[in-house]
Amino acid sequence: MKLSTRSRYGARLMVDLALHYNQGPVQLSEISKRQDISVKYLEQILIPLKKAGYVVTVRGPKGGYMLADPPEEITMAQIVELLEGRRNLVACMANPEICSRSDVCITKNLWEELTEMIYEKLESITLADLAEKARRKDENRKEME
Amino acid sequence: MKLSTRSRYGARLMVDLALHYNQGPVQLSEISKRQDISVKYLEQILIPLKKAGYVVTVRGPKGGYMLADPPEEITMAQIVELLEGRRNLVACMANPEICSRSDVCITKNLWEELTEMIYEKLESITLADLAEKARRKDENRKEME
DNA sequence: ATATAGTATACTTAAATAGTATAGATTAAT
DNA sequence: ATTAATCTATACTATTTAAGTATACTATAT
Repeated sequence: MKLSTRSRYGARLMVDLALHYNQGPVQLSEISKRQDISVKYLEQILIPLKKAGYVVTVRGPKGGYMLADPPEEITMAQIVELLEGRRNLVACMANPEICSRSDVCITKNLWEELTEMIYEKLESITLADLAEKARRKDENRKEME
Repeated sequence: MKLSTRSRYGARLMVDLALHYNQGPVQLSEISKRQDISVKYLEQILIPLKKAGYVVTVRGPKGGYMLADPPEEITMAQIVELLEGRRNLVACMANPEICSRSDVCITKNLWEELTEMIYEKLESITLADLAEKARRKDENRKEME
């Protein structure tokens, strides 16, 4: 039960885009510097995000990436589900046939409940929430100086 | 974000032991048959469980494994934490030094909250709860026939 | 004694993860 | 038109982790 690097980086990437929403395309080279993630890896992560329609791109010089929708409308559940490549803690949830005891399994019930709880939480958190927190944290930091 | 087979099997194994609590040592060959998990793999999983003091063993003929404590006193949080080998969704929670932005990271906060929520839930569920559910499910199944 | 069970350690295989490399397609700016 | 900045597509590689097996013990009830 560990979050993949893809999800972690993807989350930071998307919050970065949220912080620059409505400011034109953001270049990967900038995000790479700010987030300390290689451009090449960011490109990898952006493929599914683009396919899912969460980001749009502008090609050519001065091009870059932008959120496809307002930050209020993109939840962490969408990002995590997409980048983890599944919405379950346990494979038998999606494919009951892989385990002969799926129908009687007590522990499967528990993993299902847990998964549901996790995604309920993630659905309640939007990119706008995280961007807001990031802005506040940054202000606090400046005041401290 | 996926539960390891070790945790899944470990959970089933411990519920199996809970269902036979106070009935003397349970042999791996029996558990292996009931749960359809190889004896060798069960042995692997039992090493940490024994080290942690959650099970005790009786060696020799008629030997086997038993819960060290009543099922009411063993929670799923203990089992999952032990068998996953960590109590965090994200390595920077345990080792902030691996990421330079640990102190400003907004997403880290989120992963911490999520982890806390998950383990709160797992702490609320004991082996007794699951054994009880298993007994009920089994009765229902019999009535259906 | 002996067979039954757990113990310890090490090995093997397969899959997933995390990333890099290379070559190409678009397009704004000149 | 050319160029340089950017994204795109595909494929490769190395590392780690997961999952499971094998071999050789040790303890003990009968």
